[in-house]
Order: sequence, then C-alpha cells, then structure tokens
Amino acid sequence: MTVTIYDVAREAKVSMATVSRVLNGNPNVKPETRKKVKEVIKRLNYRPNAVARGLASKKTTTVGVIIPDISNLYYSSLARGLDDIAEMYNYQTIIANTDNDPVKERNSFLNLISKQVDGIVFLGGTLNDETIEDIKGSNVPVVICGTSEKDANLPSVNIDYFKAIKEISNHLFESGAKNIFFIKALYSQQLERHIEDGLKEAYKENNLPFKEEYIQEVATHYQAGRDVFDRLIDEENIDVLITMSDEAAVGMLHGAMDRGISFPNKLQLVSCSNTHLVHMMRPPVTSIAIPLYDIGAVGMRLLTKYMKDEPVDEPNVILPYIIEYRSSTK
Amino acid sequence: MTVTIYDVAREAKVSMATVSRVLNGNPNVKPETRKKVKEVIKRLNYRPNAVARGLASKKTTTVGVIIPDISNLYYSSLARGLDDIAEMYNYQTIIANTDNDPVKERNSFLNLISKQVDGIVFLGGTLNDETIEDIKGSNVPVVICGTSEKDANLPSVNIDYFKAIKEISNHLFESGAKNIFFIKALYSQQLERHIEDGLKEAYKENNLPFKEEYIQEVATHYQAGRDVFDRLIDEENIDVLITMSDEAAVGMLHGAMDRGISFPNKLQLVSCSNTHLVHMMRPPVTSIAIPLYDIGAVGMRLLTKYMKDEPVDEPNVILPYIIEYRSSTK
DNA sequence: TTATTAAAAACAAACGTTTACATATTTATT
DNA sequence: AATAAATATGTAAACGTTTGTTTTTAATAA
Repeated sequence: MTVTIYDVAREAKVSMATVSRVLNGNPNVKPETRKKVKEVIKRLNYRPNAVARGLASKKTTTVGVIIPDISNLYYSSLARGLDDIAEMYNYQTIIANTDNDPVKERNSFLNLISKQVDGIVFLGGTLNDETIEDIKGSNVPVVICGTSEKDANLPSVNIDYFKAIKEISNHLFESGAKNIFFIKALYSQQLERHIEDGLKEAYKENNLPFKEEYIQEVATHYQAGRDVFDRLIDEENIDVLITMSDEAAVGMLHGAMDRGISFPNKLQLVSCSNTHLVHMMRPPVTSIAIPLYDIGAVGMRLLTKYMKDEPVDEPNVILPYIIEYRSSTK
Repeated sequence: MTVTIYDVAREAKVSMATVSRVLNGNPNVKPETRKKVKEVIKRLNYRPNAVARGLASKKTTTVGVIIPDISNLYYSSLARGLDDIAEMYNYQTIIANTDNDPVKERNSFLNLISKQVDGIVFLGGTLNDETIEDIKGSNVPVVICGTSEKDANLPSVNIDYFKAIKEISNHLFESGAKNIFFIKALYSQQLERHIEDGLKEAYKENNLPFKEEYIQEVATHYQAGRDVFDRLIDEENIDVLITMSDEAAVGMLHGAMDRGISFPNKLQLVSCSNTHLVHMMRPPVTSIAIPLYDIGAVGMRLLTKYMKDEPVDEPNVILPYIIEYRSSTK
C-alpha cells in the first residue's frame, strides 16, 4: 500500500539507516550510494511519513499559532508574516482561534503541546497566570507578538506603544486639544494598558487633568464604532478619539459625519492598528504605522532560533514605528 | 521526564492497553478501573502524545487548509468558518498560504500529505491538472470551497456565481445599463470564469453585443482599484463596474469620486466578495452577500463526513446567496 | 457444582522513522 | 605491507501509542 523506508532500502539494496541518512542529508554516504537511493526514492514516489519522523526524532517541524481571530485583519496580517518565515524555515503552522477566551486559549495551548509542536506563538490574547504556568511547565519555546507580557518574562516582539501614544498625544495637546479619549476595542489587555499609560503620561506632562471617562470601550467592529456617539454625545467636549481598531475607526468616521461633525476641526481621529483599512478611509486617518507583517516575521524568526538552540541576544524585540499624520488630525 | 502511558499503567496497576481504552472511551473497562486510571492520569498530569497516537492509529485529527492568502479578508472569513467547525469536531488546522502559485500549492499539498493529515480543504487556488492528479493519487479526502472545480469531480461548497451575476446583470440592463464591465481581481480562475459566463449570458439574453473589453483585470488591492480608471478612461462609456474584490471596490469608489464621477448616476458599482468591507463603503455598494463563513463551515462539516466515513448525499453543495441592492446602483 | 458465555484485562506486535553503536570498507601513514 | 584513521554501512533499539489476539475473571445457565 503505502511505500515506506523499508521498500526503498530493499530496492536500493542498502539498509534503512542509509536511506534515512540520504533523506536527512547526512554527509556520511558515498555519493554513488546517495545517487542510487535517490533514484529509487523517485521511482517509488516515496515520501517520508512526518508523523513517524516526529515520533522518532522528537521534532515535528510544526509550530502552533494561538490567535484571537484570524478573520480580523490585524491578526491575519501578523499571521501572514509568521507563516511566510515559518515556510522559509520549513515549518508548518497550526492555527487556533480563541476569541480572547482564556479557556479556549489554554485548551489550544494544551492541544498544541499534545501535538508536540516545536514552538508556539501567541498573537495578542489574554495570557492569564494559569496559561503562563502551563507555558513555563512545558519546555516548548514560546514567543509573544503584539502583547508585551513583561512580567511573564517571555520572548516577545512589539513596538513601543507607550511611547507612540505619548508622542501622538503630545502633538495633539500642542495643537490645542484638551480632551483626548481612548476607545479600547477588546484587543490585548496588556497592549491596551500600555496605550492607556502612554495617554495618562501625556496628560501629566501637559499638566492637564486625566479623567476616567477618557477611557471607553467598544467592540472591534464597524457598527460598534458608529454607536460610540450614542454614548459619548452626552459627555463633555471631545477633541480627539484614539482607537485601537481600524474597523471601529471607520465606523466612528461615518458616525461622526452623519451627525455633521467634521474632521479635523470639530473632532480629530487617530487609529492604532495598521491594517489595509487605513489606506481606505475618507478622510485619511492619522495612525501609528505598526509593522504588522514584520512583527509576525520577526517573531517567527525569533522562535526558530529557540527551536534550533541558536543564541538569542535580545529576547524582547522592539520594532520601530512611524506616526503617519493625515487629515483626520490638525 | 515526560510522563507516558507506561507510567500511568504502572501507577494504576493495570496494563497500558487498559489505560489506552480509558483514554479512548472504550466501553470494555470496569467503571471502578476507569475511575482509578482517570485519577492517576490527573495526578500525573498525563497528556497523550498525539504524534505517537497518529502513528499507531493512522489518524492525526489534523486537517490541512490550502489558501491563497490568509491576510485577505475574503479567505480569512472562509478560514474562520472552517476552523470553528474543525474545532467542534476536535480537529486542528494547518494553514498554508500559496499566493495562487501552483508550485507552492502543490508543495503545500505534498507537505500536508507527508504530515498525514486526515483531510484537506482548498480555498480558491488554481488547482492545475498536476495537483488534481496528486489528489486523486492520495486517498485523502479533499473538499474545495469557493472554487467549483466540476471537471475534477471533487466535493465542493459554493454559491451559484453564474446565476448571481446573471441576475444582477439583468437587473442592471433592465434599468438602462448598456456597458457592464467585469473587473477580475486574480481570485480563483474557475470562480471568475463562472462570473464571466454569467455576464456573457446576460448580454445574450438582453440582445446586447458582448465585447472582450468588458473583462478587465486588476490586482486585489485598493490602489489597483483606484488605478483602474487610468486604463478605462479611454474606453467607451462605462455604465457599470462589477468587481470581485471588495478592497479594489473601495479603490474604484474613491478613484471615481476623485474624478468627479458620481454614483449611481454616472457610474454604478457592484462588488462580489462579501467581506466586512461592504458595510464600510460610502456610498453603500450593491453586492452579492456570499455566506463566506458558512461556506467554510459547511465545507469543513462535509470533510468531517468523509474523514469519518459517514454517508454523503450531495458532494457538491450550493449555498443560497442574497443580492443586496444599495445606492451604488440605480 | 460445573460448564458455558460474556466481560475485563493483559500481552505483544505493529505503526515508520531516527540514531547510538557496531561492523565493514576505504584511505592515509609509516 | 601492515597498521591506524577515517569513512561508509548495517543492526537493532528506541519513540509512545493503538489494536488484534489471548488469557483471566466474572456472570449466567444447566
């Protein structure tokens, strides 16, 4: 039925060990023998069984990716970066969606461990203590992208959200803004906390009072962005909305315009994820150009180093960002 | 080091076979014994090695997903549907991006076969003869979503694109349109051919001449949509643009508006994929509401039937669609 | 009781590789 | 030419499960 390494060995009149060596590029094979074995492999259309390989070698060349939602552009952009580098290093990726549910997150992790993945990448997520305990307990390398989990002391790739938001906020304060709101969108808690902290810091540096109302929360989707005005219309003057989700940002744009609020004079808008959407908004929206694809790519590269026991000089990588000022702000 | 089924057997004073039976819910175990084994499993924090399992049972509870680009909303929406149902049936999904490159597509397929996946889903893609040969040669169940590949005689899930486009086109012709263009966007060739055929059929039914120029091609992204006017501006009058890519549709919208072309009086626009983007366009765009998530979900359900050798009454599923007429058309 | 059958558990052989270790062959050294 | 060293190949034991077959134990019938 299925052709195995035995069949190849028999046909090539060598031992299975020699076939295995040819397969794995072991140099201790006479070129002549190598050639003969390769011919038989081709003739029989033999393909090694990766599962058997995995059992014998304890390496599966598979990595797990734990992700809140693959149909969210933010995460799928990260995932694409991951996957491209994984492919480059001959790894395949198993993807598990969690919807930010800690229970699903933990189950996915344990599932991946069962499957003996060589490494795991977390994209965002909640990463509670229990999961972190599991991570430490297993000895599978883990890299976190897009959520800095400094306390957990795990390798990670990020931009400096704190600094980015502080920079943007300072710019906005300087041009006369007084009330800057941050609209959370249920992305990674860690990440959004950094944004909050950056905003608070900016308030402090500008000697302006920070109020709790400045932090609001919406879902990640368009309609949630539109609806934000139903809630905020009662609040004091709003000069700027900063939001995490591009999709919600489009909603805010439309919601405001439908109410006759014009950008950037009556209201300013800043978006913090950097999906394709930012290029499609009218008016163009000021945003932090996070290198999503690169974060994924660098994260996977970092993981390959751990998986291959290569030395790592900096486990917590901070990639540069650019703030792109567009006409949604003054 | 790692705790195995042997350790559990020893601690529980039974044979490994019994532990295995408990693990797999085999009824031939005395309740008392079952309880004892389960306790030891819990106490030792034992987790079965899925790789060893896969080798012994020849089932990996893993399915492969071959996809052009996970960072494209169209495909990631399909993928999410797939993944949710896969999870429901306790399968994990390995995702491989191909960028519609037939070579990558074939390599991914062979890789997945090596990994002994229990089934494979193709989302879009090119699926050339060589790959189809490989599929037939392996005896792994394959389901195709979003590309009807009727000639290949493979199970599939789709909507009736031909009918949908004919319906839309007839509607547009009836309200006075003469020149309807279809802008391909490098999605699945099969799928776009059905759209072309539907359009041609509508031209025929309305006794209007079909010209080759009515079919154009752009990339799938925003800028490509904007740029389409650089090319088409020279052409004869255009009444309607139908495009496959929502992202390109946004580009067309903006490109037209920048040229002072207004919707729907001077130009009408129809988009055929049904990503989140359709809800974010201004003006709202007429489109075919393809149930992307459901196509993925139904596709995975279909695949589970094949993987579990359950009877399948209809291997080629056609799901219903709705045409949502919005203000980008008359 | 004893014989017969059914249920529960154990035994041992797969599954298809990798990889120490042992052995055979070739090449280099004196 | 003999020996040592290096290279090439073979042998067999893992890897951690599942599963068909056999044995033991328990339940039922005569």
